[in-house]
Amino acid sequence: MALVHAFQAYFRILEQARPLKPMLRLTKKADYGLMALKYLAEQSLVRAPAAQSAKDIAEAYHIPPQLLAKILQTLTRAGILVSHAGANGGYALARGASEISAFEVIRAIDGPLFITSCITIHGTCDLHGTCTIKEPLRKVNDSIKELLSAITIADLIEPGESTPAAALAGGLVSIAL
Amino acid sequence: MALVHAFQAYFRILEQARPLKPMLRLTKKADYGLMALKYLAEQSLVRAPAAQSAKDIAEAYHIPPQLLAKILQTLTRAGILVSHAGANGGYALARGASEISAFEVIRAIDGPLFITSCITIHGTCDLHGTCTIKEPLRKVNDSIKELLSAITIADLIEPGESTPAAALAGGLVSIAL
DNA sequence: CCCATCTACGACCACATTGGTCTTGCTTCT
DNA sequence: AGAAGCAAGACCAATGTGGTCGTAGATGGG
Repeated sequence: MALVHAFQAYFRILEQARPLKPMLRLTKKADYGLMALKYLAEQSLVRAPAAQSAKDIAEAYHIPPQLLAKILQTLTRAGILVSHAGANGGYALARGASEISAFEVIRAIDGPLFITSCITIHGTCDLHGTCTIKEPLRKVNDSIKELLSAITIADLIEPGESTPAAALAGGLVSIAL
Repeated sequence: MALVHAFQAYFRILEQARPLKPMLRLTKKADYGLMALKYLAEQSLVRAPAAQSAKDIAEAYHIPPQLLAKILQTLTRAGILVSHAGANGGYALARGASEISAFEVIRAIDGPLFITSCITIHGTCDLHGTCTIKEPLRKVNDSIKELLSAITIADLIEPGESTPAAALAGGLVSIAL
């Protein structure tokens, strides 16, 4: 037991030493958002779909309540959640958990998905038109998009540790390079 | 048709108003690195594989020479390039263009690839162990990794605009969710 | 043998984004 | 009426990114 703590401390030091440069990572906000949605999906299964307050969800995961509140507001604006103000108010999924894709959520929170700074909304390149790699990377971009679109909130809820049926149900996603 | 233009104009306004928040994007440095590698690969086809100086490459693409220099140094340290100091020196690919994957390059420049802040080097979650979505996202992470690993510098060199054979040669990459 | 050229490396800086807090106001249930 | 809860905006510290500068060391040519 003491050993476990020693290791954890060690890792914490490691992480502080090298703050873990983040390549291709999605923001913590998106993480929080996905976690909250998963929580809401789970809750709606157990009891009657009563709205959950931002504070409750925040406490369940030990994330800053005010921050989560803002995230949930964003998701509400995006039509992914429905909110209800007042006492006993809170948030609930606007649709079924299997109707909400991870891509939708991430896009709502973090903005449009572009793997390279080369690709903008209208597909032009800001590098004086001299960028030559945008076409290949665009394909990667689309593939990742497809990948994330295929995952729903329902897929996040998995009974065991070793992700079983739900994953296979989605089957294989073939992606053309 | 007029409608199309109206939409495009609308999007342009949107983009200026919101400077295009970058979700899941790789850094400009990685972009530059890939471009430089592509350039080197092309040059080694045309003439004898003479080394190209950082300045030459930088000029070809209008990117800051000093910045590119540092990127190329990084790639050299990673064993992707070989350098030769002195007059007529420069950089050359350490291996064949088809032996260098985009993943390798990006990883060398931007650091380890983790889609979520949940997943760290040692696979633990920094969210007090309360994070429940890391397992599903880990799969997405691996898929993207696989995707990028399947693309080589050689694939970036494509004759026409409409990416042809090389892409198909790679075939379809099947990714299990 | 010396100089121009080129890599190597670290310090430094401006700027944008991220994560997070605070305040204020509005809605709704009891 | 008042507490519980959402909505929204201003604000702030920390960090990462893109980029510059200066210096030191290697190397080939005249």
